[in-house]
Amino acid sequence: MATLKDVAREARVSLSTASRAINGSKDRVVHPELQRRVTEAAQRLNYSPNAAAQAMARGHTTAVGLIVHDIRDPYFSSIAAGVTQAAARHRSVVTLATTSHEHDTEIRLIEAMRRQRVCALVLAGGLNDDEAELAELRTTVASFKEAVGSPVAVIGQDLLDVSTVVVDNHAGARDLAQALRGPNVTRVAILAGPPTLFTARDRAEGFIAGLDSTAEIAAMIHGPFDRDGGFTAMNQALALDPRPDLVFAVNDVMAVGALVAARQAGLTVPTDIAVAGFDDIPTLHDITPALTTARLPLEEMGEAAVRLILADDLIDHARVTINATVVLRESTRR
Amino acid sequence: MATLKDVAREARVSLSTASRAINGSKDRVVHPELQRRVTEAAQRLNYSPNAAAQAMARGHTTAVGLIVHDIRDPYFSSIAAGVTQAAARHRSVVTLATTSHEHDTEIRLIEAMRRQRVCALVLAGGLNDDEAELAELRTTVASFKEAVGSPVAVIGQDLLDVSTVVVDNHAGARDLAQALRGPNVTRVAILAGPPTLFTARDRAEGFIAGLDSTAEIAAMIHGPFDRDGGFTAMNQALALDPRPDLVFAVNDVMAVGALVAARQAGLTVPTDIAVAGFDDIPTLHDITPALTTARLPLEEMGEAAVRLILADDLIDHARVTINATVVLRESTRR
DNA sequence: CCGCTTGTTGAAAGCGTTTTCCATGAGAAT
DNA sequence: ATTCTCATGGAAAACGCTTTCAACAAGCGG
Repeated sequence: MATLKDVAREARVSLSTASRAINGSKDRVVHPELQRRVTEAAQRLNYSPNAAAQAMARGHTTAVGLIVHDIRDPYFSSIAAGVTQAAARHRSVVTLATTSHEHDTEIRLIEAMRRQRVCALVLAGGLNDDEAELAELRTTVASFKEAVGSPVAVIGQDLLDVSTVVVDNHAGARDLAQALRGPNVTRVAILAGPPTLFTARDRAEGFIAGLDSTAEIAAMIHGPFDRDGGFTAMNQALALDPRPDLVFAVNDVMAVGALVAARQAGLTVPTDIAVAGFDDIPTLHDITPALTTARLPLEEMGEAAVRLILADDLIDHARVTINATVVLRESTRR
Repeated sequence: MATLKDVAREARVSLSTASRAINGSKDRVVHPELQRRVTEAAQRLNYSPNAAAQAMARGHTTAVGLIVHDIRDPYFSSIAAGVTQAAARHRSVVTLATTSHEHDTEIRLIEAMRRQRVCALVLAGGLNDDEAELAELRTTVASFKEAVGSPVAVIGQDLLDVSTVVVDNHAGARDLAQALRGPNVTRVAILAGPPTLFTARDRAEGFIAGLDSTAEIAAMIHGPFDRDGGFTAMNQALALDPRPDLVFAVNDVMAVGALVAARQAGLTVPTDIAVAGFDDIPTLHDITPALTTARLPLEEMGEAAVRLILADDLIDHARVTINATVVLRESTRR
């Protein structure tokens, strides 16, 4: 493996000149002739700079860390796409880690990102309303920021004294509910996801806030935030008597589970019961009936997070608010 | 940011002892008392080792590189999940990059991974049957292997003189076709994806090989490998006269596009026309009608790739073959 | 023709680790 | 008591780069 020293020797210049020639140091010009000699030598030796060594010398890396719960989840993979794209534009590389929804793992991963001295860190998993968890997250993140000196961004709730892509789940769900108001929505069930997950809770509460005051909340059913969680919760909702006429699942994959449960119960959506979700996951667009939902610009959110922490004029605790837009489709059509 | 030197000073031991105490160097024991002093000092100073410095000193990093075409694609995100999990077990971190399906970008990314001196590299994108592209990929990969000395694994075709998770697309598609044989399949159209993509081609050819010899191949329609590609191609297939009675899309997302096209044409699947896909993407399980497909253990494939290149007894050009299993569902039921 | 500025190069000092190699002290063997 | 091991600690040399700083040549006005 050729080193810069080899290149310098081959080009018959000093190490310093070689370094300057290779990555065009600012406020310093190298003579075109030497420039050429170095470039050619590098080519000849198939030289490639050692990022670790550069990181050492420069005192900072070029890797941005990204922590998600589960990269298979289309919600997270879309965000990851936005993050990688934005990072690529900054000629940075992204280091990905997945928590599997475990708080302890998340803490461990932040530590790992700290070892890596990532130049920026994006926390994309939603926060839990658990004082102990939040406190631990706060100290870990603070310790990261203080020690590494790199900016951190979270996507979701503004609870952590770091830059935040604030997702206005409440308003999105409220708008969705308002758009659904009508004579056909009198009894609604909410498939509310994990009780402590802010994202889930904000959506559930927002939806309730947007409902007509005459509408009755038949049930708030908690459960896992995934497809099977939606399926199970829906079965409980369907057991209610009288049956709800509208079901709001706090995310699209749960809504899909709900759709399946309804179908298996012999019910037709939306005729017998209406279903709405949240997120507008592209992969789920072709589900039948098409899901009414609140669209979140997932990729943009990833890009926004990177913009917040790789900006030239870095702000300590910057915020960007992301709004969801209501998308009415078949699953709630009467 | 506390360095090891600070820890050593705080613990009143030498740098060497501190280093040995922190990461328990082999064939060397440090006195329990000093051990304790160092650990406590590290704790007190909130010390975290600098991965870049360790990489320098040790001569190798702990990051495995992963290159995919598009992380939003559930195919790739599942593989990524497998890779991150397996890497985590090896206490390695993964560096993710996306090509956006562009060959030049892929080359650039491999170079980037080389700069990073990743300790292993996984190429998850499928290969193209393009001599120039393949040649460039070969030299870039060879140059990577030679210069960095890290193993490389590709997931897909065994064409690159590196360890390979060989996906037996041909056999999978053939089995699928065989399972579908019957009086109802007389004219089949194949939504064949990009003409040069090996993965797509192998699946198309395998499917043809598995068909009854009396069945007629009405058309091989090429196009993009995604949902819209499937949609467009399906519209062409439906314009055929007489109309095919079975359509095979070379992957599930294309098959979903095809389903939608059929529905929009007023046709019922599978009554009017049967549709089959490939991959068995979990997120698409609840599409109606449920897709007949060939299941690929995507996550396992990612894990297998990592196992191949992070194994203790590294083999130069190891191979693991992954077989698809036929899953018959509603979309081809008569 | 001298001293200055300007433009460019090279020597060397880090950056934070690991690891080799030497030194030292304590028992064990003689 | 003397020599040998053995166990363990520390000094110092890498690792591959960037960057500061000094040096030097050339061009300039005086």
